[in-house]
Amino acid sequence: MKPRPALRPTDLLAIGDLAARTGLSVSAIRFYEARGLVAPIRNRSGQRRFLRSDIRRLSFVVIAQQLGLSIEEIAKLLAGLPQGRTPTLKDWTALSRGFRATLDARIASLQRLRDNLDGCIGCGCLSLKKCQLYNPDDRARRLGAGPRYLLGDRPG
Amino acid sequence: MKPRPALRPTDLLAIGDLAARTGLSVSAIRFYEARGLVAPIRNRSGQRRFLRSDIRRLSFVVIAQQLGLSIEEIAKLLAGLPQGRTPTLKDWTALSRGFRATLDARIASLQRLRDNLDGCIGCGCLSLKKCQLYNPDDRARRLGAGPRYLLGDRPG
DNA sequence: CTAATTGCTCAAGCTAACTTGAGGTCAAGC
DNA sequence: GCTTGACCTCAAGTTAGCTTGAGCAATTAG
Repeated sequence: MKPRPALRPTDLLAIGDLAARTGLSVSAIRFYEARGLVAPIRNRSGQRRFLRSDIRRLSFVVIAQQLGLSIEEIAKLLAGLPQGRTPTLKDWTALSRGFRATLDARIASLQRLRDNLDGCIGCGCLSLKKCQLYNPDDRARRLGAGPRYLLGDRPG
Repeated sequence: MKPRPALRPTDLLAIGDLAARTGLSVSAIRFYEARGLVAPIRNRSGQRRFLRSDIRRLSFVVIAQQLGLSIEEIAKLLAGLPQGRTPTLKDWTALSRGFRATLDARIASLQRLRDNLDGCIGCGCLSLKKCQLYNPDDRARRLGAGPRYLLGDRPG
């Protein structure tokens, strides 16, 4: 990677700067903007300018995605942060509290799965419907992947 | 759901029976066959006939998917089971041992994330690259979702 | 000042994991 | 023995999440 030139004089970042800082691609950032995850301002010639705090915002996006949250879900979480101004520590802490609940639920769900796995795999239950692992309350899954009908997304 | 007629005389299941037992759609099962997750035999008129043990096989597929494994990854896991004959308890237990390792890793990763979240969200690290949460060793994510480049899937 | 970067928009392409539809065969119940 | 529902194949469509490419404007390094 060739080093980026020194930052622009202002406190604002060009999209390439933000990409370099987050490791995301420029196109991914533009895509995230279209989905409402970031809302850069434009300079007079139309180029995007991001707040430094958007670095953290996008980092959060990446982490939440690894957890299996969809972009839409992440957008809802991020809606708890202020638009336009740099979020305070307090803002982020509030966000992370809700996020932590999601995390806790997911961890608990996986532990339940682990603890039941041997029994279930080896047990006599021939049907998912009787199985303890059926229809787990872990709903953090991404829509569009996996057998949707089974997972409660029945068509109209 | 209208009740299915009594099972065919043999011990084999028609695709609709299997769908009813697993909650999967018929098309999903056909799709899984195409990807090598099940290998039904055909009767003389070309219809698929499944072993009863395929119910369990597909249940495993569903559970593994919720964990974030891709179909290809699941296929590799299932390759540990015998083809054609009904897997024994021993076969399944061996499979579940490997699977359990995946589970344990994933749980540990999430716990790490949870334990670092407050600190990280509120901390002064402005770059993912310095962040403890950057590039976690949790690679169970589905390819195709999320910023691929960031996650180590750089193009040729 | 000029060439190389970087940026912009918009449309199209791509992968995973399925679903839907067309067009046709089979088989199970009355 | 006929009709109705279950199957079959194959092609095309769908959603999420990006990437790629074309065509053009604005910066910036030298």
